[in-house]
Amino acid sequence: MLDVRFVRENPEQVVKALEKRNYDSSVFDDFLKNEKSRKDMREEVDNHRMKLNDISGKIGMMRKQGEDVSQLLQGAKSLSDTIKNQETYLNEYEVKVRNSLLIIPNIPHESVPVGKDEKENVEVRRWGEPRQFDFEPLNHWDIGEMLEIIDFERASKIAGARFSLMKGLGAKLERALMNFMLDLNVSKGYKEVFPPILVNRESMTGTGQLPKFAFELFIISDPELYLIPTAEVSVTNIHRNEILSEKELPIYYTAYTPCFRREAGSYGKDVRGLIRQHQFNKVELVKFAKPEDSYDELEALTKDAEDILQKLELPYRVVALCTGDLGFAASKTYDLEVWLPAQQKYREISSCSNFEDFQARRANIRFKREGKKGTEFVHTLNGSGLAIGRTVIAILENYQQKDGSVVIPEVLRPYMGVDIIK
RNA sequence: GGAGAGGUGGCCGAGCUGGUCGAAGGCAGCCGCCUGCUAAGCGGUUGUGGGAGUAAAAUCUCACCCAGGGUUCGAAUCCCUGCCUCUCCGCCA
Repeated sequence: MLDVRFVRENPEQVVKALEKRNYDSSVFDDFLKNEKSRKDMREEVDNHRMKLNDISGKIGMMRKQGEDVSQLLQGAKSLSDTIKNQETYLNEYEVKVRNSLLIIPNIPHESVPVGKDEKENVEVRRWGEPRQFDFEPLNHWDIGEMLEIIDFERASKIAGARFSLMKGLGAKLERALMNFMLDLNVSKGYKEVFPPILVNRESMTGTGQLPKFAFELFIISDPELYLIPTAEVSVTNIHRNEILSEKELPIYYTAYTPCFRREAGSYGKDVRGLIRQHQFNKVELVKFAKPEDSYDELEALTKDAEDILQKLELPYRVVALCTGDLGFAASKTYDLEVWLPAQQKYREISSCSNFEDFQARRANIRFKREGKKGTEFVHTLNGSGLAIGRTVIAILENYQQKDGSVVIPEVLRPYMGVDIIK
């Protein structure tokens, strides 16, 4: 959420940002109109309130001295009615203003490349050389089925399309990756947490999934709860409605959680294999930082995610998302894309973003500077470190052998207990 | 699921037969005094958000005693709803 005052005072900047994101700026016109009404009405109500408080005080004093108050009472009554009446309008304006504010996206950072869609994302760097195969590399789903470590058919019997059943060493690989990543992240100073997977509406609003992206969520209606699409939601909301002290910042968390996504609007996309599932595992990195540090923290967080790929010896590249591809809440995002030999493509395996104070304002996460009055919003960041399912894909495809077996990356062997799946 | 108790400022804790309560008192914190150090002691001070105001302050003002409604001229105090916490019983991984 943007700062009301900022939006009110810098409308042209906001419009410009919306245009860069290919957003329709009509929401914005409504906002300005309602915000003006809201502000005027607020002032009027406040003034009337002051008068009423004054009269009420007098009534109290006079009563105590046994004086007649019927005259004052009459005036107070009508003033009170006026206020009540105005407050219903004020309420409407406030709701409208908040509602339009909640669906206005974040303003991209000045360093974000301007572009229309993902085609105009900018490659920042590459790591590792794609392996040269002396045979035709197979898709991960073929490898998985041949090795009997992934069973798509039974998964669809149990739950439906876009689910998977991991078996034997496949299941163990999933678990090994979670443990490996968590251990590595913890060794870098991230605090491990294991949060709720079902969250309430306030949490979903806090990180920006609601109200705009309800169609992407699995929703439970009684009681009203939402399955998280990413641990970002649970973990960022740990500090919702809190005032942190300056000295406890920055805060680093890492969490493993399952994630749930409707994948509405992605019909026909990546229907085969593990790429796009309704349920998948992910290890997440989340940071709370002071505003002046947040972009350094973004670079560091991205490096931490990259380090996982490097230790697994998987070739990847880093891409800076352009304004047209940038997520709703993000100010800046780097995607990590891992090389998939069967597709001959780099595919997203991690997304690292700085949200600046966009989420913090929605979720009301503030901090207090030492010796200073008042509070400021923190900056929130997060990134996958990493998506487990997609890491499984990358390992199966990049480490496959001619005989159909898959070699286990060095760093995972202590977690797997074997060095090859065959 | 059944029966009770409760949610007040950084913490503890009064107030809850409606008015002078943003809220006693204590602790903690900050500033100053005093004491050759420390402790004790003394005086002062300390929340959040919005608006007006200022070069910036000062200052003025509205709101906030879990949340949302209601009664009333006026609510931390009365009524309703929701959420959460605790105790007992039942049930359960």
